[in-house]
Amino acid sequence: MKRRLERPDYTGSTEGVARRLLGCYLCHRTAGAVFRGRISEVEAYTDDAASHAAGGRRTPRNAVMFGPPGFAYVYFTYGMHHCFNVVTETDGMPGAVLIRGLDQIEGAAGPARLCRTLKLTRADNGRDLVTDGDLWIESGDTIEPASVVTTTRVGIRQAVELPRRFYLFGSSGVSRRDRQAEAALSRP
DNA sequence: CACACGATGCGCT
DNA sequence: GCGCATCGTGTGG
Repeated sequence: MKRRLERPDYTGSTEGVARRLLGCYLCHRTAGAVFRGRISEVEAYTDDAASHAAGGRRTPRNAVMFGPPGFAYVYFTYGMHHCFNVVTETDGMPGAVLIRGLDQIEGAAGPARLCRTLKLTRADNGRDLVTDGDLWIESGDTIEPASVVTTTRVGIRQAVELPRRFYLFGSSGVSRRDRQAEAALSRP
């Protein structure tokens, strides 16, 4: 049965939280409707070279990444796109999971398309997913570890080799498949 | 204060 | 596969 994710669900290892979020449901109530999609693709960012918090550098934009876990980190990029993240780790330690795709809802494959479909903008930055009345995540389907594809992150120039992207094999809510990583699923 | 560029998506080749 | 839209943000002067 479904339950709303609580603070402990977001606390600790960013990679662990990223994997845990697969199969959960991202929910946003806005304009009188509730948009709900199953999380199917995620990426983990801590203080590695590709992260907005690279080197532990704190700026006005990335500040929420350094705050307590369970908060939304939404940023604007390329002059037109929004990306939605969930803050992880513990207060004072930077970490976030970029939600890159949802299935069981149309038009939510890819982080910017996801935000457009769910009407998430920078106005949602810093909202508490644990207590907010309109933005939250629910536990969802049990995901078999064998159906999770582990591969590299998309669209970055630094730390490109780190395996910190995870997605559900066969899901329609995946922005970019990695055939090689998928092949590795069947020959571990 | 100037400027280079991005955790992207889309349309065209 | 490639170029581009379009502007907030970070860095350096």
